[in-house]
Amino acid sequence: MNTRGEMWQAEILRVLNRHHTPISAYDVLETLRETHEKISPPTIYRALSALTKRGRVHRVESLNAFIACQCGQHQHTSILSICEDCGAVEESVAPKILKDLSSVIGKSGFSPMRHVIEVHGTCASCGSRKAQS
Amino acid sequence: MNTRGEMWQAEILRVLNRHHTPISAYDVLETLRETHEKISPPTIYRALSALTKRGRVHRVESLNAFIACQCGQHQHTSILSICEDCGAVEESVAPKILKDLSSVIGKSGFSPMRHVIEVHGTCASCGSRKAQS
DNA sequence: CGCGCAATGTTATATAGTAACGTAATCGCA
DNA sequence: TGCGATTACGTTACTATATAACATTGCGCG
Repeated sequence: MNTRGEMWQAEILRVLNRHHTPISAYDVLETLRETHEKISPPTIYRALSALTKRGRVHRVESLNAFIACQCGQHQHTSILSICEDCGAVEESVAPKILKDLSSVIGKSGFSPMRHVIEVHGTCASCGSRKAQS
Repeated sequence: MNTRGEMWQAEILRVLNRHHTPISAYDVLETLRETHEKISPPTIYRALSALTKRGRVHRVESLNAFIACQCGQHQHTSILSICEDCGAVEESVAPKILKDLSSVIGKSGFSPMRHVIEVHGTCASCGSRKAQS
């Protein structure tokens, strides 16, 4: 079957899992070039979009970067909290918010297909570190 | 005062207002080059970020593009509904959702500074057009 | 086998964004 | 008013992000 494609996905997922912060497609590319000299951008982007479609990876739109899905259940829409101090990203799942959101924007007849919810701010540990000083 | 900077902002806002869909910084650039040959990317980006900071323009993160704020009250966070068929963007304001969102992600101690909420889907008119066929 | 489709590789290029530095306008102040 | 300091703005060049387009490979199937 499509062993090659799946192989890239696995490799990329491994790279992403080594980080706790989102990394760019080109960071992935550079990392993989250490072991696979001839890999090129389209390969990375194809694998990343397959992973994204399968819910294993989230694309962080506001950073143009990618992060491995951290929660057990993939394939749902996650809310991403992005700490602007340390770069850490936390995922939350909140079906109720998605429902409310759909109902608000549905009033005008809009039918939602894909939600992008990203919140920038300060995470707990960076927040307390700042409060201290 | 900084008349030049403000002039660019006004010009750019005029360009954005001529469209009902988000346009990229480089589209703005091309348009302005028709009348100002020597304008260059940093000028556009500086003006766009000033406009964004002032709430006159929204950056659509998931499209890497910009759109003029359509609602009377600027300076609040808007929910953007993006039609993938016609490209139209509709703004909604829903303080309650923002509050719920903050409370969900605040549970872990995260303190939000900036919200990005973008919903891709199909707008009312494109939806009915499709249902018809 | 060998045709045809779908996945992958490869090259090149398009699109988006910013660093760095020079210059000009502006402000504070003697 | 003159002048140094500061900030805004212009300009060049570059870096980063993403995809189009075509070549090649491998695989299913008559």
